[in-house]
Amino acid sequence: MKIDFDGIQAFVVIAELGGFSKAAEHLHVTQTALTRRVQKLESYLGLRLLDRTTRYVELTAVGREFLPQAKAIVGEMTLAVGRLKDMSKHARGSFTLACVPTMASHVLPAVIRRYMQSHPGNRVRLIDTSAFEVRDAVLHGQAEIGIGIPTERHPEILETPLLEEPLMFFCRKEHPLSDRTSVTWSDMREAELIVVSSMTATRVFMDYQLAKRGISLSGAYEVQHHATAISLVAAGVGTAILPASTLEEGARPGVCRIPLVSPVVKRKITLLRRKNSTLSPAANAFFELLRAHTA
Amino acid sequence: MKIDFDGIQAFVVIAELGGFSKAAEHLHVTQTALTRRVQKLESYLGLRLLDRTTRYVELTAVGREFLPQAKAIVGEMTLAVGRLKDMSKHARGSFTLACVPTMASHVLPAVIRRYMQSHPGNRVRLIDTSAFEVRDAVLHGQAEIGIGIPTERHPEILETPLLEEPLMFFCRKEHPLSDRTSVTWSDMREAELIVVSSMTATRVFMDYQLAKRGISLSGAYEVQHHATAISLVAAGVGTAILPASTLEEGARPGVCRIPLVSPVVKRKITLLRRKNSTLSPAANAFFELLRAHTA
DNA sequence: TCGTGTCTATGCTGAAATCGCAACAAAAAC
DNA sequence: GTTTTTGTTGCGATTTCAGCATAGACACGA
Repeated sequence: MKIDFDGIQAFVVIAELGGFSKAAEHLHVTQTALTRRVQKLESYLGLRLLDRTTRYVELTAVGREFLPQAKAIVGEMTLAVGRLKDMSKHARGSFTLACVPTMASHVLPAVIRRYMQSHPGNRVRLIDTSAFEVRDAVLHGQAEIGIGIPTERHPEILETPLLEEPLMFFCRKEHPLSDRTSVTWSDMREAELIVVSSMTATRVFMDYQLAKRGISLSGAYEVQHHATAISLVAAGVGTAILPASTLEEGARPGVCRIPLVSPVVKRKITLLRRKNSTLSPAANAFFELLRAHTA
Repeated sequence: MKIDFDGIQAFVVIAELGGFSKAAEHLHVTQTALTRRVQKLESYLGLRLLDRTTRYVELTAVGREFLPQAKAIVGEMTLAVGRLKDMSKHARGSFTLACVPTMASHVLPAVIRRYMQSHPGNRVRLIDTSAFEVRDAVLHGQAEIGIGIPTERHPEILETPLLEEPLMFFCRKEHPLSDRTSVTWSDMREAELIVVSSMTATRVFMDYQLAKRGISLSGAYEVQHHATAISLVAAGVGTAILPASTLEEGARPGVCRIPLVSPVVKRKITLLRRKNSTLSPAANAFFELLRAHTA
């Protein structure tokens, strides 16, 4: 009942090269082996595929009919298996990475650039979305790796700390606090904050610190993305508390980035993957690169 | 270097049924065997295809990518091999038969009808052409079986006698010879013969007998097919010498069929096939039926 | 006509793959 | 905590497979 792939492969190569001996050489086995394989296949099928004398090897009518199919199947199979071996040997292939937007524009570009140099041809599908959805994407297998922040524990998720970055205060240089070398959470009472969606982890951190000090939000602006918040700050609409990596110092003229202390709140960036799941070689290579880059 | 079809098949079935045990039952092996097959395949490829705990079996990213290809290949293979086994077990399949026109309209229809009853679904491709081309078609593999007449010996052709039939004289009932119970070759001197192409074997027989008696052809009509000759006879254009089976007695009102004697010349019908070539089961079944029918 | 070279087939032997049983281990369900 | 379910492993037995040496068939050239 088992299907004899070797036999069929032998049949194909013999038919194409027109002889057992030539085919044997091509397959790196002895001619004896091929004779046996074909005999076994034919006796299993109950019909002859090759009419052979010592002089000629020739397809039977059935063999002629079967050859194209056999050739196609053997070809596809060889190709598919070859691709898999290639994936394993050279970490070739594509994978999907889910990532929070700040990281996607901060450290990730450099890592991806290095990855593309060391693994040319590999494609990275990038899902940049909120920390919660990063976690879901990893959990449901849409992404092999996630870069996000620590969330609710889940038994299926494995977290590896990547790096930490402090929340900082952003304002225009005309702002009263702009000349300080550091500001405190209590200073925020006066700050006209532009806040990001409560779906983001940054907001959760911020709300906790503000609430502890009895500060309620006076700002009317709530935006989805950190980048939008920065633009509003630059436009003079207000100020914002955002992760340090949102904007490099001096990247935008007129906007100041000031350390936020008492306490210094750090946002932890972690690398997520499913527990008990094996990464594809391509993803694994990226995983290692990322850890090396941030270590 | 050898491709492990069993392993891939195991992978596919496990992935589809979602478990080793279920797959084992489906494949009629123990679950142990499947564990081993998958382990072997994975170690050969150098990557994991299935993440498995005792509770869940789940595809890895690579496995998810490979599954559709694997499924397609295994499916095609199973189907193709199944067809071959079916061909061998039930003599199913199609084949090509080359046949001279007279036989194609004489005995063949009955045989084909019986063949279609005993082997429903099988298709017969029929090449009806001259005896020489029948021989060529068999020789070059365009047809597996040929029905024709003995021709020049060829070491690659195997001939089996099928039946013999006498040449007869055909004329309209107004013809002077029409009331005879038999006519001789010498009578042909007066006969205004319509002849068939010198490419046909009938013509060769006829020419030989006529030449022996110093009779030269007076007829102006030379046609390609026996059926045309008969039509011309029916139309009163002339008479003809043709194989008996060209027209059953009384099949056409107004046309008489008279035995041609001194001597009675018989056309031998033989069954042709290539020596050292194996017939497909479908062709072989037809071959046997034909022999039984004419024995 | 008789070698002679070139093929495929076969007898035999040893090695390797494969399988199944039974025991084991891990994880969920009760 | 115990039971059930399910994949893994150790081990022995069987089957399969490859390779060597050689036989046998056929074509070609002398």
